[in-house]
Amino acid sequence: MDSKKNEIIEKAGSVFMKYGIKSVTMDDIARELIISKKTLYQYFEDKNDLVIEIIKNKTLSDKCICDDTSKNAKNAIEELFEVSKYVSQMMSGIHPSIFFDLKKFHPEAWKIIYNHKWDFVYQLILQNIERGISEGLYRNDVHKEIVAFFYVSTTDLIADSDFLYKNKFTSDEIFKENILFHLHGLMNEKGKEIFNQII
Amino acid sequence: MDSKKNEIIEKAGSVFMKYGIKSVTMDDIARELIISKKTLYQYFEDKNDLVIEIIKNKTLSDKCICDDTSKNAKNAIEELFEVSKYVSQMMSGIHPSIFFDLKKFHPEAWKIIYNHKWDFVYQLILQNIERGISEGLYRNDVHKEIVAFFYVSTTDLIADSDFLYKNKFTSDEIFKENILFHLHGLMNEKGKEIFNQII
DNA sequence: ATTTTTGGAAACATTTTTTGTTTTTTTTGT
DNA sequence: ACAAAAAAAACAAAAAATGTTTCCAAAAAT
Repeated sequence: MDSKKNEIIEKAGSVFMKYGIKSVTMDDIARELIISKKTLYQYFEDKNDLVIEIIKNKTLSDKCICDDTSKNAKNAIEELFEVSKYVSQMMSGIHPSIFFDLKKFHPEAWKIIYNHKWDFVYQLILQNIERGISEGLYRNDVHKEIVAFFYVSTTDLIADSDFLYKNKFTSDEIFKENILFHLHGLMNEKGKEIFNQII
Repeated sequence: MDSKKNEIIEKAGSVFMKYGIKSVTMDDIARELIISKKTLYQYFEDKNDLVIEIIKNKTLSDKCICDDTSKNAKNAIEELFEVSKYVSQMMSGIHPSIFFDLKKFHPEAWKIIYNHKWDFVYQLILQNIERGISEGLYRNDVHKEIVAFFYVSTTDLIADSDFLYKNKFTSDEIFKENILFHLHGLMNEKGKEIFNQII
């Protein structure tokens, strides 16, 4: 891909994440990137196209990071812990208004995120559970599809919950607790010993 | 003030803070509050009026909390520490897109915040410095106007800085460091001893 | 040095979205 | 049963943004 186009995708992504997708106009993007709107439209058909490209770029990047993290993990626990840490940190940095705007004004881009979660992340958790059971670190009576469903669903709940706005916790703290809770639900005794060496 | 009106102000404020001021329409507000738009317009002239009332309510509430905090503080250091803790926590919870939207679409409400900072908060810091000097806890060669200016300015910088988006710190962490830095810039030796008893 | 091409800035016409208002329907209170 | 109030739906107007075109300046090519 054209490196100029890629630079626009990265930078525009940052501006949208910071100030909101609906609120930030193509005029604002051009101004922030110090290019003219005409130049911007040479690379992207319209605003929706730009937003979709940004989301595609982001989900692809997430996949790569998660794949690397999985490969480098010594066992299922470390894999789940490190992947979850990455996902949590990333989600903590995304304000709920971003998802609100995507859903309302860019349904196609929203669909990409939705599919990313239910295809990629869900599968990743499923495979992690299989790995954990075969490594003898997870309880072998775990119903893996339900747990994977629970994992993906609670990530959404936390990101959009009013709980944050009514209490003094940061989303970071809540995500952290969620990781711990989830891991403790999966591990057997042997797994817990391994886990205590990681922390 | 009418308690129904106040309830709308509180709840609408929460919705705007969560999903963005520009993005959230009056239709959305009515839906979230489970009232009709017609009812909403019985209490507020227009969207701008609602936004202004929300901001007024918020800055007034901030004033009360800061006043209480100041009154209850045993000395200037505790006062500044507790007020700063409150301000930091509050600012950490506000996404930059909120300020972006206020500035762009509701300049009158933006002005209220701006004045709140440069009238109320600035004066509060000035008075705290005077208090600290007269209590013998701050260095008495502090140039109080410049320090107060610096305090108010860095709060803005942190809230809007790209630094957050490029690094792993949370705004919470950065605000915390800022409080410590600021206090250490003000205190004399006696003050530092008092401070170490608070932490 | 001159000409051509490219990109920026500004202006513009069109589209989209939201606003604020009005009408219709439903619910509530007496 | 009737009147009043609130909700839901429809509506006209306004505002904002989009995407396109024009004009101009700067950069590149000759």
